[in-house]
Amino acid sequence: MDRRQEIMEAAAKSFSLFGYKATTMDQVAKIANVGKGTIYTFFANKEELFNAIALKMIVEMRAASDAVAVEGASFEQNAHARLMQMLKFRGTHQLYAKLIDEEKELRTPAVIEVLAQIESEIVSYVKAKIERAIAKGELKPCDSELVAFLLFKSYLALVVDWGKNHDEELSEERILGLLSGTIFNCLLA
Amino acid sequence: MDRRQEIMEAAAKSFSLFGYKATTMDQVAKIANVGKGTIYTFFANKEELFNAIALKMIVEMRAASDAVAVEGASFEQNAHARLMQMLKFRGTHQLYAKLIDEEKELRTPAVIEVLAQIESEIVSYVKAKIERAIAKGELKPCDSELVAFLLFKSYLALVVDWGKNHDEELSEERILGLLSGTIFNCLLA
DNA sequence: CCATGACCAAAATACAATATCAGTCATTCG
DNA sequence: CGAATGACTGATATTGTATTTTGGTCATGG
Repeated sequence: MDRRQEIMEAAAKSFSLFGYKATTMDQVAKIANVGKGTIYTFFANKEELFNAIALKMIVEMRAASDAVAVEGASFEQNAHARLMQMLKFRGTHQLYAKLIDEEKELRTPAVIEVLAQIESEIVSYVKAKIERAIAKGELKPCDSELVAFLLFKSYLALVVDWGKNHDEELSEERILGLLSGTIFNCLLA
Repeated sequence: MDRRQEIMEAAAKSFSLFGYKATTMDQVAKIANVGKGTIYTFFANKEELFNAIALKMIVEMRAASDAVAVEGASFEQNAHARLMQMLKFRGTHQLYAKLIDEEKELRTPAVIEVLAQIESEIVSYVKAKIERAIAKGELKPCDSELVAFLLFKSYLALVVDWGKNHDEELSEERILGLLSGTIFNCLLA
């Protein structure tokens, strides 16, 4: 059986359960049923193994995002569905949730880096979607990088930050209602 | 001379220079030229002294914000000028900058609390301005709390967060250009 | 020839001794 | 007499050190 695959799965399991800092290479080796040295024939070090896992998660997120997009639906509908889906990963996906926790509690540099990477990935993903919509004539030309950034940060604030200072989280309808009436509306061609 | 005033000034100076955690009550007493016990006749404890200082800073921020608002100018112009002004405080105002640093580095609970309080103050300030503009018929009715929150978070993201992942900060014109074309535009009556 | 786990230096942790600090209160001073 | 004071105290933080853990290597054996 594919040793590289086994190691990846073992690492993903351990990172999800204990976080980056608290999983040891010995532990990964044990779970994967390989000698520790074997890991280093596939991954240069712990951080590269971690990056490989993170990359796999990004691919999963993109797939989950694609799964909620509807061919032919408006930019607004799809962008909303996609961003909500990706933001839901924060609470849903065990590894993602664990990493967010570790970033807050331990400040592990490798974790901070990976999470920043994921966010930047999302923004450039949104940016690509905006550019496609502009090309199609659905949206009017704009600074796509900046708009993607603003859109992502807005969703992040509404979905994540709002709950920190208010007792009840914002409903998806209320979020869509607000952004539909403000940002989305103004982007239309 | 007013002992309470002297203590406040001494504390403000020390908090600005060394942060909350690193300033001792002995130090404040020394700077204020009073015995340590005297501080406790005016303030119940270190945290209440800190809160008093924070309150003073909020008043200062409000004044600075009012100073850049122009009577008779549009909501967009004044809201932009006010929010930019308040956000500039983060780098400008010695105490504010120190506290932001301390929140990031030390995670001091009292500091986290105060900074959250300040942000919530700004949001409710913006909210009041929105409601006034609606009453005047300049803006169309909307969920003022939510819009104020979104507006503040958008500015925060553009002014503060953008710089973290990109080499050059966003110019004020670019920020205004983006938000004028999106959020502000859609709020108009 | 590749997988392995004993091995190593470096980093983290645990712990104890020491120092610092917020807050009190008996005393002092005006 | 009442407000100001600073020595005092228990709790918390810091420092220094002994011990353990861990990422990464490499000589060995299957």
